[in-house]
Amino acid sequence: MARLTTLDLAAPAEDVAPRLLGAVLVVADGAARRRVRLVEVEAYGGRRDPASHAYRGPTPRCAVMFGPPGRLYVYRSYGVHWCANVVTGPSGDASAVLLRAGEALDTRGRPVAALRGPGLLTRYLGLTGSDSGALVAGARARRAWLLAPTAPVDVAVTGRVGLTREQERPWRFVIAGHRAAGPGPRPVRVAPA
DNA sequence: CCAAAGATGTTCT
DNA sequence: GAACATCTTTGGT
Repeated sequence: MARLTTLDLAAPAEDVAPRLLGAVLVVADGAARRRVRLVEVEAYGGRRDPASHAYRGPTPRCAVMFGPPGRLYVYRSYGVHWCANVVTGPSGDASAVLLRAGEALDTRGRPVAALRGPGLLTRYLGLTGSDSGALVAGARARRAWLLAPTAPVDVAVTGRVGLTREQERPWRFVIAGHRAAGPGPRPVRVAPA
């Protein structure tokens, strides 16, 4: 399996996020592999972003966001669900991209199920808080790998979901024709393939 | 179809 | 004590 990616994860989250659409996240599940093609993501701007967990500085939960890019940040949402991010930007920037929805892929890369919402997506991949900090890019990735998109996709943008602050910031990115369940305006197409 | 309620870890006030 | 980057179940229209 290819373990390299052409994605530049050291760029700001709002630049990385649309480039993650169509990327495939692979997670080892024993001898098997879980594969999800990302169809909806959201950017969080760390210290620059009042809606980010990292806005007020590092805590035990979000400390991994302040490290180098290319690692997972997995947190517990509403005490119930796990939600996964990919850390982006240079060390100390604490920006990250939340994985909101995807398509489960079979071993031949064909879509077999829609994974709507960050909690369901993360649960399908089997990721929990113990995976927070795991590398997903580069030769040292061990359990999870992020594979760059193999084809251009149609990207749409809206405000983010479930926030009480900065909801209007247009940092939610969706492959045209897809979206997670839940509230929010319809995406507006911004970039043809 | 849509709205409301409930579960409950981490962080903040 | 309250808010929160969520989802499921239940009950209404």
